[in-house]
Amino acid sequence: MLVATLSDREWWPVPNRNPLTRKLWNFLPLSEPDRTALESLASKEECFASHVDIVAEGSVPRSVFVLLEGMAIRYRNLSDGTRQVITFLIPGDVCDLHVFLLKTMDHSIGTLTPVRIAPVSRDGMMDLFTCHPRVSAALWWSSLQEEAMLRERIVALGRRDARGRIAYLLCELFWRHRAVGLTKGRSFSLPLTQTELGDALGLSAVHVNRILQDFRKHGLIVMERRKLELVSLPGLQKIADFNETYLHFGGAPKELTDYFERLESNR
Amino acid sequence: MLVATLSDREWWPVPNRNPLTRKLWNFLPLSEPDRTALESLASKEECFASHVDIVAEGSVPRSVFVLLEGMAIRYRNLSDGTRQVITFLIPGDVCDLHVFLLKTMDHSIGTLTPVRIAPVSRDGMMDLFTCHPRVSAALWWSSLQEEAMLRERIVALGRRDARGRIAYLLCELFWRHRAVGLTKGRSFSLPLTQTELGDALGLSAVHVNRILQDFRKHGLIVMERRKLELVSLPGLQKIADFNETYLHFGGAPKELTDYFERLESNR
DNA sequence: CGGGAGGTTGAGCATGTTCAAAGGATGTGG
DNA sequence: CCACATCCTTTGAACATGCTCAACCTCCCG
Repeated sequence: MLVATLSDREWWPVPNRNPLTRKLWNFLPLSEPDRTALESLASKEECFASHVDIVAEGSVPRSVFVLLEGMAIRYRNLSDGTRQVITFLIPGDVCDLHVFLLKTMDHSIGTLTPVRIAPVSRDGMMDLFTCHPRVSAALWWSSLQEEAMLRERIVALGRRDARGRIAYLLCELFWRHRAVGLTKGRSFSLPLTQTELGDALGLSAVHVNRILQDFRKHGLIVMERRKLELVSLPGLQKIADFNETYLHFGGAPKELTDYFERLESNR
Repeated sequence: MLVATLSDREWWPVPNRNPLTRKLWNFLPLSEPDRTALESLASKEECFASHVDIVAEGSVPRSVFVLLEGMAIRYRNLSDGTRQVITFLIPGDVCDLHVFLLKTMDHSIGTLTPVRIAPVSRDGMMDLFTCHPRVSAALWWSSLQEEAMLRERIVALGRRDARGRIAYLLCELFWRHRAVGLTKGRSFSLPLTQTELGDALGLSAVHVNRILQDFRKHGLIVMERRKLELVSLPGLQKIADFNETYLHFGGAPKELTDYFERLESNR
């Protein structure tokens, strides 16, 4: 079934300019004005070097931003010197949609590679919410997806063994990259060290290493030069007891698309 | 410092009728009309027995609801027969604020005790969002808090040992109960079995048992008849490396309260 | 080339699991 | 009001998964 999905239906012909547009399209098709509005958010750009904090724990939340290129993490440092990676951020991810409601950040956001982001002003955001209901629905969907990913991580950490955790994470990252058009066949760029994987999964780097070796030996994956190929996605998904439902790529419920169509024909 | 907080400042004199009002008040004081509007949501009520599903994984999301009384969990069943408890729901918790954007539930919600909920119609929700900006801000805050709790659980599962995890969970539950006025001194009602604690923390019931015994032996907690007393909150917080910042009980940022005051004086 | 970060290896060890059985508590029906 | 069933807690002992530590290797990149 999965293999069929991958080969049968080629990806929608959405231009690749903006990964956020690409991602939201998975949920809801956007009109031309919607798309223009969304993409004009990314008019300004900022760059960060590799392994640098974009947002620091304890700081006052800054503006919303969209990750355009590169990879980043949300993480927490613990008092014993270890750290926990909470989330991986990939292109198209929106950070902290409504974070102006909070006084301080309870975690940091740091880069893993050089990163390009588009800061979004609060006014820009407000405009989107008031004038572009499809876009705002899609943005809320995206934040629900993020929350679902947090829940899934909890399940992985609580109930899966080391092999299951690693397999799960590789699958999730694959599907997410695919959703923004950043996969080529079964491969995508994954610039993570084994330590970083371990920090995300509650495993030691040594153990991550051994299990990745095992996956390679069994022909499940190929990793070279920061590229990952999932030779057998079904195999990995089986190891992880992975079910991509939680990513909610199935599109918007009919109710909602109907609603928007009525809304738009009434204009 | 913590002890001081607990003893110095007695809790706001908010009537206890509705735990949701109580909780939101921690973030933002509400006007009388705001409060009335919020509490009129709970006009209808539904009851559920103990150990019953309110919402099942795979089902179509039903309406939003507020938990009024009792305790429930979000959880996932895995294919190997185990389950992971993702979140504990206590009175005042709002379920699935914007879940109408999704096609299917990716987890279940089940009761741990008999439970009373107030289903909220979508119109009721919409009314709140359009006519009561303070309430909607507070509801969004509450959903941010939930997300922060998910992140904290990830940190606990990824980086804390069994003692740390259990201590962390007890502290979190204490603070949350306190925020809705359901603590008495250092005690609150906690109708959880050790198996349920284990399912939330990725530990076996046996091990949970041994650690709870250890906590009791060291005079950190007293548990009897489903009541938990945190004899030494500081002690537990130290074991867990717990910092309640992530619960964001500090109130709304000044920017926001200013904004609302301007808004309201302009009327 | 040389330095440094990341990857690989082995061996001993620790934390927490599993399994099985027994001891309370609670609640229900006779 | 007792007897019984059930669920929860407690205990012990063997076991397993994954950690730590320390050393070595390899590939980049300057």
